[in-house]
Amino acid sequence: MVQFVHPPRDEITLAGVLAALADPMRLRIIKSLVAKDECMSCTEAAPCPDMAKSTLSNHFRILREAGLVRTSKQGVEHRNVLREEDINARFPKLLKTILSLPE
Amino acid sequence: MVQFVHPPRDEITLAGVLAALADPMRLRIIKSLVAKDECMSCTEAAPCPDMAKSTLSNHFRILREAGLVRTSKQGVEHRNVLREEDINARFPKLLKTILSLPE
DNA sequence: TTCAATGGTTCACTAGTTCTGAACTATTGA
DNA sequence: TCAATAGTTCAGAACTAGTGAACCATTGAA
Repeated sequence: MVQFVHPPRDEITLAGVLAALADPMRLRIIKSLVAKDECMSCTEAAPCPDMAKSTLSNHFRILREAGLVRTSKQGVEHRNVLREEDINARFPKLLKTILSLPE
Repeated sequence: MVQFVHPPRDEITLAGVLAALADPMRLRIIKSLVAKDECMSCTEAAPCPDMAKSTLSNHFRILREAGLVRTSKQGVEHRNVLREEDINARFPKLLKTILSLPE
């Protein structure tokens, strides 16, 4: 049984968040989550269909460990949700600002 | 003779800027430049005194290539200045937001 | 004009990270 | 029970970061 690692709010670091968002693919994943405004499975939020599963899984692990995403198991899928409140509490305006910018 | 590479404003990427700022040492360098509000030599802006010269040089190269810093030669020193206008034009509010946050 | 000091860069090495296919686990439906 | 689906883990190849050593350019002094 897989156990997911999610840092508590006060252990989310700016460096971790910026590094996680510094990858165009991961930024697109986050944008998908924001646009949908609800849980998405990993494949559903995948930035491009031809990405290797292991790569996608790795990106989600990085997003999880940075504190950007919370993953929970639901049946055969893993449901991912943006930790918007935590990020906003810890780093006000950061997410909104970055998501509003051109790439 | 060393020639510095500086991307033009419209080639500065969000991913590059975020990756450059995702390193705590580089973020501290940028904060030094903002606080001083003028040119600084590399050693002057060094985040900690015991950092290897080559490491420091490498950090400045990354900041330069990301478009965050402009370096020019002045005598024996290299003078570094934050490309605040370029960054603000390309990514409004990003710099201000990130610099206002706790690390 | 030579020599040493200063301020950085470049090179080569090591250590760590990322991407990927292959093998695996867990759940579901037939 | 078996196959399909959704992800994870592992291992190897390719890439990136940190560092000491060697180097280059400028300056100031003898």
